[in-house]
Amino acid sequence: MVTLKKLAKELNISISTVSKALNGSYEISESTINRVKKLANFYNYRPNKTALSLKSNRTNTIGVIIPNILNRFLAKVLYGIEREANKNGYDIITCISNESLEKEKQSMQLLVNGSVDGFILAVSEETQQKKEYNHFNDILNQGYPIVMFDRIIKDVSCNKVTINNFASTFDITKQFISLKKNKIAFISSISELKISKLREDGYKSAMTEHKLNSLVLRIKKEDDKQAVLKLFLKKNNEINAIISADDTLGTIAINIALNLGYKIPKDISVVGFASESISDLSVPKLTIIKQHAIDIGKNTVILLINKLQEKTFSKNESITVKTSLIRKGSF
Amino acid sequence: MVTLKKLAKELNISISTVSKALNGSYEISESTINRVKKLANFYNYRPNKTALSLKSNRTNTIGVIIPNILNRFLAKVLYGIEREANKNGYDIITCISNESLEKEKQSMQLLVNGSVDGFILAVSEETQQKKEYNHFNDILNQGYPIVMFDRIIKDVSCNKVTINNFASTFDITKQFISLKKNKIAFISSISELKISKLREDGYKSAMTEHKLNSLVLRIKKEDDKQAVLKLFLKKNNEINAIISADDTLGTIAINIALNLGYKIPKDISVVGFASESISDLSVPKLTIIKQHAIDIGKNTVILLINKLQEKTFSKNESITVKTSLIRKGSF
DNA sequence: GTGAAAGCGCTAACAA
DNA sequence: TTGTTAGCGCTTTCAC
Repeated sequence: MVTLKKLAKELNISISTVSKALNGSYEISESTINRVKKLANFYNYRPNKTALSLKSNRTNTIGVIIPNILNRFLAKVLYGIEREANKNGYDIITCISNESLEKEKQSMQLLVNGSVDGFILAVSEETQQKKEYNHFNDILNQGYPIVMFDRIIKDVSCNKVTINNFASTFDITKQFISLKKNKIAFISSISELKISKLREDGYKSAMTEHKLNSLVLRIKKEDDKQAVLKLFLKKNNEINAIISADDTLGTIAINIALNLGYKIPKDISVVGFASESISDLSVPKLTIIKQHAIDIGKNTVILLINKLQEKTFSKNESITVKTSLIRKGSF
Repeated sequence: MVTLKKLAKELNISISTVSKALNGSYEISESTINRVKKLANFYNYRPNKTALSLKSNRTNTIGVIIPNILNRFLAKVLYGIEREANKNGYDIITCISNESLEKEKQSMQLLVNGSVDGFILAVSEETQQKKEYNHFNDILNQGYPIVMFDRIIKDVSCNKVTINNFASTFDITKQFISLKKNKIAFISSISELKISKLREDGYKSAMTEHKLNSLVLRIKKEDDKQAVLKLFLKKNNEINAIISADDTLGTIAINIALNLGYKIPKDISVVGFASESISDLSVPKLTIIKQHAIDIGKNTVILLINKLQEKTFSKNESITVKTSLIRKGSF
């Protein structure tokens, strides 16, 4: 590794002169600057990040804790985070909590040693269930800012980025109803998550408002989604619309319904919170409630960097990124 | 942030004594060790990572370059990498090249400044196409080890982890043939990648060996996969087996075939290189060629850490992680 | 216009 | 058993 020391020695000048020259200081003569820059270029000199961090007490690195990287939405948010972070000169250290409270805690603790300047995270399922939030507050108290997205915790006071969970299902439900699609089912395989509850509430609210009965199917992780769904559709053969809270059940619902002889979307309309790439996997394609994952990621980074650059910590912001209905073929 | 200095001051002893005490040095008396550890514990002291790195010239951080985080296989490998890295006390800095040579180069250059100890990566599509490998060799020459996985480059001399691309399609093709499924099509939407070529070659080899004609469909990124596939199946209505080189086309093929009135797997058998979670999305479920992504990730980390811990750089290893056929419903 | 020196937080050789 | 000092690579103040 090429260091200032080496350059200084080779040029027979002092380290501080080299440093200043490379930073284009007005103190240094043009000719020296040129000589130094030329040699630095020749050796492909890069200032050592570690030394810079130690000196400046800033790492330009963001810790990102993702519960599950196989979830397309979360993966896409991560992509948005990475892109925006890089654009602003930040690296990201990624940890995958695998929906475990313990791993989430541990990952954060390990990074609170000068590895990162702050955190962006979606809380794990277990954390939400056990309602254990001390580690977040601890870390906030140590002066590390946190931005939560998607799966946020109301009681933790930090910046947050979410989607309009309630409103999006409320709206789509009303839309179905106005089209005389009255027998609407809400299905979810992520019902342990608050976001699923919010989506369910939006749906139920609209149903209640129209004096319609709600029909909710919550599938457990260990269950065979296809089998459960098949039984459900057979038993409730009056259903003419389905809203899926997660990114796979919509597609599965289409395929099971087709298998049972229904026409999609004529007999049953289906919409789901899913990515465009998932919507390709059925015939007809799944109409999706798009969550603008990349935007969400981008916003988390903007909020975090703002916070990092403030002298005095301002009050926390919450951003809501609105979903969009993208019509494909299933509605 | 609590530092040794602060602890030392509070205890009225020297910084080095504190340091030694915390590291349990035999030089320090039991009582001092206890006093120090107690206070450190009280303040939740953590040695500053940056300072350690500067001192030791090791970051305990791995740079990971992933071409596309939305690809489930790659995402799963990343998960495997993260888990194994953490197990060994390493962090990972993740960069997403987005299949771009420029981004790949840039990401690596930015980390070659003492940010990481080495790299794990799958090369981007553009890099493979343009055959520009200088940045890899540059970085290797600077003393940073690299482990490539999945999309490797033969001409770059570093550790590598791949699957048995050729053999896996060769085998499955022969299996089809032995079951009198002779009209086999090979379909791919990733044909710009070498791995797709290898899979295609395995298939073709088996076909040729049995004096059968190959039937290959390469779908471009910009094409509508469903439309192209539909046309293809209509035109080649003798097909009774399909091998998909990527993780979505298998599922789409099942659904298009069903839509055209075929029975799966009776009329047409389908297998694809895909994840278990994708196989759930069709009825019947997709029989997959499983790539053991997590194992692959794990192996890349093991190779890298071994290399990092060697004094003298040994010769490079190549690990092949064999695929498995996981029977679901489509074959 | 250039250089010496201190210091970021830590470890370790050496001194006491 | 404890402390002093140097040094990792860098920036920056202050002196020359």
